[in-house]
Amino acid sequence: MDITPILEHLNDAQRAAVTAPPGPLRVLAGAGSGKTRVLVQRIAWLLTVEQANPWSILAVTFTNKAAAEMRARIEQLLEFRASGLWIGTFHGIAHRLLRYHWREARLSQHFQILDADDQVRLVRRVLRGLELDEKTWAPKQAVWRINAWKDDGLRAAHIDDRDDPLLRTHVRIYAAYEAACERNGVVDFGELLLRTVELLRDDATLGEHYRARFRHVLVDEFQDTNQVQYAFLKLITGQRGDVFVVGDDDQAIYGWRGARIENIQRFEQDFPGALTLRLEQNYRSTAVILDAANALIAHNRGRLGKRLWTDGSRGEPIDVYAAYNDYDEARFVVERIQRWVEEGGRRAECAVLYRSNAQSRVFEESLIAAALPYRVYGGLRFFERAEIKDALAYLRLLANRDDDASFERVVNTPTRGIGERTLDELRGVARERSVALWQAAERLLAERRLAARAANALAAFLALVERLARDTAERPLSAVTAHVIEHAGLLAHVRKDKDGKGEDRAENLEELVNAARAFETLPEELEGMRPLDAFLAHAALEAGEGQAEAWEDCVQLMSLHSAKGLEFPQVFIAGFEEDLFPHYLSSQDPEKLEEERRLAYVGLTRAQRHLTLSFAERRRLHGQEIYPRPSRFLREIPAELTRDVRARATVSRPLYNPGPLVQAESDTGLQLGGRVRHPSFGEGVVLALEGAGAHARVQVNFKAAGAKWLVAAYAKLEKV
DNA sequence: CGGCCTTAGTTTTTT
DNA sequence: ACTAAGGCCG
Repeated sequence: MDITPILEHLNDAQRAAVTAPPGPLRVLAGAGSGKTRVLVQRIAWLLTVEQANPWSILAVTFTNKAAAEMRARIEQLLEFRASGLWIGTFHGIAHRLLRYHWREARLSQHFQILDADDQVRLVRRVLRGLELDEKTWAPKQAVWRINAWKDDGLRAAHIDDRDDPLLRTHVRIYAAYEAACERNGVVDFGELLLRTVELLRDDATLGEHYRARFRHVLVDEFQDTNQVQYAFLKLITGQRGDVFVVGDDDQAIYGWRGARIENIQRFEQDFPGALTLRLEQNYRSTAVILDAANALIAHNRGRLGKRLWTDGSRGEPIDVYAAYNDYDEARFVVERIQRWVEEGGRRAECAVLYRSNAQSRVFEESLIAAALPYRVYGGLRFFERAEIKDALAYLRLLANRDDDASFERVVNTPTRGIGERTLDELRGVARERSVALWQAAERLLAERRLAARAANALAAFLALVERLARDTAERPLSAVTAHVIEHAGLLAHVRKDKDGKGEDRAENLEELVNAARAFETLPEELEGMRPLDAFLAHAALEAGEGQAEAWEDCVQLMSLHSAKGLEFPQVFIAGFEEDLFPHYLSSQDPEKLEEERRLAYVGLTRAQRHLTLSFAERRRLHGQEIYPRPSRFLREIPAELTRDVRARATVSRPLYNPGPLVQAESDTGLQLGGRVRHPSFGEGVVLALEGAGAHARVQVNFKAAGAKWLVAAYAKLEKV
């Protein structure tokens, strides 16, 4: 057999990983070191050389995108459909197992998945049920806690709350919430994982079955695994299994959501005989950028250790721009992007990265003013839109009348005269008799305990749902969806919405019908499920793209977190200021500070060719003018790798980097503050210098004409 | 029931 | 400063 394609284009370290003998292996893959290639070729190696059965391979990622990419690349490499292989996200795989084994997992057959938004709503209901004040017991806080416990594999019953009243209440909320989920036949994201772990741990037969089956387990982004995910991996591999984990401790940026960097750090202790390989050759960035990233991350302690290198070019220095304020910062970045585009670059090759999403606004304004199309990542996803969630809630009620979250969502959407009073009544009855809202409604109506108006409205709603169910039985999913949207009155409801978004919303609803069509024939891994259940699970597990028009050539705006895994020729990282980056909520705790530094490391290593960092000397924050200090991270980048760019001569604050200022690298022969003469504008003073070579620009304050930006090469300035 | 006003919070995000 | 969400009133 010809195995050349599998070993082609691999460096020594990559080849060692791909061809390693079965057994626990940890691959420390630096940014841009070809980790996806290694994962893909490893799978190909297992399938061909090791003659592994596709059936025996399980590859786990964190995002749907990563899973899809891996599958596509395997199919491309091996030229066949990668069927039989299990490739998916932790949640997708857990979901699949729970659908197969819903009985053993003690779930209802048509259990539904709660997304983050549904979860908060449900917790809010639970709080009311416990008669806890929402002011004191913020639902979001409680959700945060519950999720953190689930991430750690803890049930309410496991938590020791002896001496802490606050904790005790949260545990009570957790227990009540667990019960509510149970009654409603819903599971949240954390539950998918926790339930699966319990299933594999407590059901010896099933555990043994899957351990025997998945002889080869591969994990991407291993540094981001939380405790439950780690427990899942241990359960599925056993002690001596073939586990191939790829990750980078220096890119662990999700500690705040339960990820345990220790998982990658102590891999060798948990999997005896484990080997470690390092991928340190980088194929993405210039040497300057890598040197900067290496120097920065060297300030962290307890690293597994790794040093990126390249045999590519050294590259240009990193520009550091000290902006006068946040608007000036945006102006500068946008001008640079414009110049890049004028020189033939694509807008989509430019990324503006920031620590917090609020920073995007100023950039958006500047980009609009400059008529540059852009795309902001991380907005509302398709399946998270209110009108879509309303439609899905109807569908969920069709699938499962006990789904209280959905019931509450649409019982009065569109408004049909069912108010808070009626609902309170319903909730009370549901609680007393431990039944779902749907049954509570039926009983209240049967017992005639409601005022006539409310009773009519409620009866109309129940009848509507029953009618929808009857009229759509046996029809294809897209027809069901279209029917529900139309006859529940959602389309009309959305159209009369007056903020001008009505038509957009109607279009989204139509798009939902198209999305449903894709589930009329189920992919093999979902075989046996009802199309409706599969569609609803998909909506929860894969919320869709944030923002449309991915294909248009536009400037990319995103948080540093969302930039992980991506690369761009031109990267701008804005807001290198103390309290913003590192964020003030993280700068006190050394562990959190290190995570911030890793975030900076992730940011720097996104850049392929050119990197520009900026900070503002003033910034508007929460309506207040603040005077931030440059970020400590700037000081951790060796000065010889950077080049200060200053737009103004009036910078008054101390430099971020002590020592001699490398003045705005200029081959124009001009000096800040120097006097010059222009053929038509006359005499003036140099205010600013920017860029170099053919693109060097200079700002001059002319006595007569005022301040002007000139391209040095054309301006014919002479020194006075 | 819906519109308006007050009030509180304001890091990062996937599933 | 801005926004989102809850409370209150018509």
